[in-house]
Amino acid sequence: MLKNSEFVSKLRNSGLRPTKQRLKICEVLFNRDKTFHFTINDLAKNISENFNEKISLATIYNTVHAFKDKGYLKEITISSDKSYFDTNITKHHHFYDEDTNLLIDCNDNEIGKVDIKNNITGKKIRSVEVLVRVASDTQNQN
Amino acid sequence: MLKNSEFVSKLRNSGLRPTKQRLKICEVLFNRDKTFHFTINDLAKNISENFNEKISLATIYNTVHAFKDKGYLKEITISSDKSYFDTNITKHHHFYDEDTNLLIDCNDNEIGKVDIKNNITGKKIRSVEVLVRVASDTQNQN
DNA sequence: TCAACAGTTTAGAATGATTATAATATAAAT
DNA sequence: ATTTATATTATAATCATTCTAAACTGTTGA
Repeated sequence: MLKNSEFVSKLRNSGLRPTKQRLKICEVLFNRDKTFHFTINDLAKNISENFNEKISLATIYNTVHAFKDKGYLKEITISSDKSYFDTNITKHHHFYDEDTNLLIDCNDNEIGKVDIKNNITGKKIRSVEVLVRVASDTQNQN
Repeated sequence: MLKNSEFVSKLRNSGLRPTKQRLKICEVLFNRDKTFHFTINDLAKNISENFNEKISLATIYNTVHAFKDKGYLKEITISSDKSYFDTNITKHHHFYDEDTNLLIDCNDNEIGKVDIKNNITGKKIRSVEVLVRVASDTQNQN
């Protein structure tokens, strides 16, 4: 659990002014014990339901993108119409439960290191992401 | 290289009528030596530039989705605004070159088998996909 | 062969998520 | 305090995708 003043310096250190709205969003996103996976829509709903003050949707978009650009959030794209953000910015992989539409973080107990034997010549690896889609046995495979 | 009559039976076998438009799209997608990675936009452009007859954009969307549902295409989502389709429907992974926006298929020489040690209880694994993002050394990491 | 039907295509309208705009408000610097 | 740069906001604009409903086509079987 982080304090408000810690968010203020976090924002200042990355050249973002600590506005009321950004601090509120920090609180919602980062004042948690566990990682948080959310869509823009989830976040907007969370804020409007749990707080009196409303934050404009444009600001929510701007802030989430600013946080992503500053490296405070990772984006995980499941399909063309489902994009999640993740407060866990360490290197890790995901399970995606197609029954519940929930993302689940993996750690090294679950997925071993990916063995990349040959990279493209002259290129540097920026990221390696594994997505394991799961569903209950009864559902149709596609 | 497949023949027109082979596309006709392919379509019939999966309950799709072999219409002029679908056969044209088959020809563009599957009459190739190498796998083809494309966006809907790429495909529409390809058809309008290389053929006299034009196919409505709605038909292109419908057909690509029908082919995907029937298992003739795989969809690979790179980010919320970039979705590719792949004519290679075998299990395989991808490099994504951020400089050129090009997808490159991997085979077992490039990425070893992903070691999944523990799956979610009661769930079945539907797919395992690795995406390796690469870029030239000089570019900013994000 | 040809009618009848179900499935398909089409142009254009509708949708919905995201981004742009430009006026107002706020934070920081002087 | 005043100024300046930045941020927020409501609303409009954009753009990819999907929907609609009318016209068209492939298939079936009499």
